[in-house]
Order: sequence, then C-alpha cells, then structure tokens
Amino acid sequence: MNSPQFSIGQVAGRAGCKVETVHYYEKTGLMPNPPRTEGGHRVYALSHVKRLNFIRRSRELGFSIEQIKELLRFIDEPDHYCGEVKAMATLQARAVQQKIDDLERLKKALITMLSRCKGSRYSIDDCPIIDALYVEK
Amino acid sequence: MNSPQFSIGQVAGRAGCKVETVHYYEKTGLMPNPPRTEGGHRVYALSHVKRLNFIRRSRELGFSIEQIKELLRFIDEPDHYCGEVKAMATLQARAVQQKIDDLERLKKALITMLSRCKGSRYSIDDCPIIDALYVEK
DNA sequence: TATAGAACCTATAGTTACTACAGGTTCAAG
DNA sequence: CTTGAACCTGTAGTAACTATAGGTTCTATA
Repeated sequence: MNSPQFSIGQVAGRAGCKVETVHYYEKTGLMPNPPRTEGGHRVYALSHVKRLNFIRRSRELGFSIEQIKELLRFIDEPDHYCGEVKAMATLQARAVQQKIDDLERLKKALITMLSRCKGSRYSIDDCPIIDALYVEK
Repeated sequence: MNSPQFSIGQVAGRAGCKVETVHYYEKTGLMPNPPRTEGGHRVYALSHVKRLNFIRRSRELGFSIEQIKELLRFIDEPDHYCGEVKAMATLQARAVQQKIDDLERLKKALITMLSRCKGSRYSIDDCPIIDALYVEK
C-alpha cells in the first residue's frame, strides 16, 4: 500500500552523488520528472533509486551519458537483446585493458628514471619518460 | 644542420589530435610558443612532436593538464636537483599504480559480467550486465 | 504551535579539456 | 601567377558535472 518514498537528497546519498547531479540527470532526460509534494519537492520511489544507481555505476565503468541512454532504452523498452549490451561492455573492457598496458609502461619508465637519477639532467631528446609515451601511430 | 621542421597540421597529425588542440595546449602553457614563418605560421621541431605525443598519451592515461605540467617540469626545469626529481617521480609512480589498481578492478567487474552474459539468445530481462548494474550497493 | 535551520527549489555561471565555426591570411603546387 | 588547402585569431559551443545565489518548504524541538 504505502511503498517507501525518498527525497532527492536521500536518493543522491544512496547513489553516492550530489543533489545537483540528479537535477542534471533530470534535465538531460536520464532520470524522469518525479511526482512532487504540495510545496514542489521531488518525491522518489525505490525504482528511481535503482535507476540512479544504475546510471552512477555505468558512469564509473566509463560509459558516457549517451551510452547510458542507450542502455536505459534497453530497460525502458524491453524489446532488445542481451547481445547488444554485451557488445558495448566488450568494447569498454578492451579500452580498459589498453589503458592498463599504457600505465604499466609509464610506471616502468618512471621506475627506470628513478634508478638512473644521479643528479644528471635529461634533455628532451633523451628522456626515458618521454620515450615511454612516444608511440607514433 | 638542417633539422626537420613541421607545420602545426603535421605535428597534430602525428600525435593523433586536432590543430585546435595544439592551439589549446599552447594557450594553457603545455606547448611552447614555437618560432613562426615570415607570415606567422608556427614551425615545429622534432622535440615538439615528441612533447605533443607525450601530452596526448598522458591524457589518454587519465592525467589532467595540471598533472602533465608537473611531469613536464622534469624536462623544462633542468635545475631540479636529484632529490626533487626523485620525490616527484615517486609521487607520480604511486599515482600511476593507483590508476592501474582501479582499472584492474574495473576490468574484473566487466569480465565477470561478460562471462555471465550468454549473448543474443536471451532477452533484456535476463541480461546479467543490466542486472549487475541495476542494483543498489 | 511557533520557529529555527536543514534541505529543498530554480536559474545561472564556472570548470575542464577540448571542438567547431567565422572571417580572414599565407603557403605551395601546377 | 593563380587557386585552394592549410594556416591565423578569436569566439562560442560541448560534456558532465559543480558551485553559487536568492528564495521557499519541510521537520524537529522548545
């Protein structure tokens, strides 16, 4: 009968974001316009909490707002297939691996530099850090 | 004697970015004001190409403009003493390790989700990726 | 029940790191 | 010497928030 209700501050808190971020998501269409109190305050249901959580988690995983809109379309109109979602996540995982590889190289370069550091200076043409990231395509 | 020279379009192309981005980096102090032709066109040397490449790769790795400025100080201010250089490099190495750790966790989450996703034969209602994210922590 | 102050409201401006014009000038190939 | 691609400066727009201002509503407690 009386399902739980939440203020904007409560849903933001549960999703680990700011109230302003929820406003922003509403403005951009990620979150719906919820019902209001007599005085105009937003009133959310549990489904809203879940939805906001989904958005935040997806952002943390590197999905853009537009991509999340696409994902939410899968939810809002359940006429789609799991494979489409899997394809997006696969792309994301590949990008993450690439970043990890790059960072490992940079770390190695930094450590190399530390071990070589004897007070001498590096010129831009012979810097192990610069060289580590100088990968022309 | 006659070292290779590059136009702004050429250095941008080699670094995989737009000409406007190089302008932006110049304005924000990441790239130096290069010499100009009689008519005012920028003329770059190989060191500029390397520098821009370094900036782009660092950006891809998630370093902010301010952090890259710090990294570039290793090269730009040759009067750093060994102790200073070591301290900065150590801090950066630690930051790099932190990023790697974060990305590893992220990758694990994505792969776990992917392994549970059977592909296109199931409707969105059974998609484990959606399920994994559409839940409160 | 009165009231203080926390939390909410809208609207606007600022932030970061670009990206996209607009309107003109220079360079280099033919 | 012409023509069009590439360059110039400057401003405005974008994504995804974040902050501030100035006002209103809700709620706990005296």
